[in-house]
Amino acid sequence: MLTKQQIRYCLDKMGEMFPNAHCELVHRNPFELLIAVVLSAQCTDALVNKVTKRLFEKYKTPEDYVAVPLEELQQDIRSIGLYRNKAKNIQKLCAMLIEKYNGEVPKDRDELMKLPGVGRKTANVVVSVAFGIPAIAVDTHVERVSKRLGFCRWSDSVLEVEKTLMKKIPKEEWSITHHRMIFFGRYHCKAQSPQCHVCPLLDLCREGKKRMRKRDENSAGAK
DNA sequence: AACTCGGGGCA
DNA sequence: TGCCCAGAGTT
Repeated sequence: MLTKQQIRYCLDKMGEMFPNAHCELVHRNPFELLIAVVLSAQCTDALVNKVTKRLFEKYKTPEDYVAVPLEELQQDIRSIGLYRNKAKNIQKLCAMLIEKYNGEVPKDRDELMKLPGVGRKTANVVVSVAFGIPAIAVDTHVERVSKRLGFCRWSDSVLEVEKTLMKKIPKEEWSITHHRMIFFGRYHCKAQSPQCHVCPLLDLCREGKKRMRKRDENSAGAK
């Protein structure tokens, strides 16, 4: 496991690599963000943005989503994977917002997680991006990068990864941190092809050094 | 902890 | 055409 100082160094480097790291989902208010993040599960942000661009012209409020037949909403988001379930969840979610939350998006993470289709990752993104509440949303990028670099243990569950990161990173940096780590994971420390050979963090990265050793052995064996 | 739910993008 | 993308809910 890396020390707090080493982790800080890593995060600073990620900030230099991705100075414009931010939430890529299109949204103009907390409600639109919530819808966009629910849609983004198991799906790329680019694809979600394509759909929400049209979607948000047609649907402005929770009432708008429950006013149409389920089949119509499903058709409107059809180009997204898992669209049948997501459409159902969104209608149920909107009904709950109207009934229990006065049509507003709750600012509390645990309240958000009671909504269908909203898990811990989604709830953390919403509170941090929409309401500026410090939170670290652990998606597959954050988890993979944390484990490779040694921010946490390999055996940590998603929840344990989040707890460990919160312990090791100053609270006021949680939100920017998860955006940096997501960009770093998506564009550099990729799942199948991490760019270890040009990585400024290689010296600190146990997994990266292991991979580079393996690569050297393979190229030597090939000769 | 393992499984299921999927269409879009790319090679 | 087949692989990669990337969470929530259930058992």
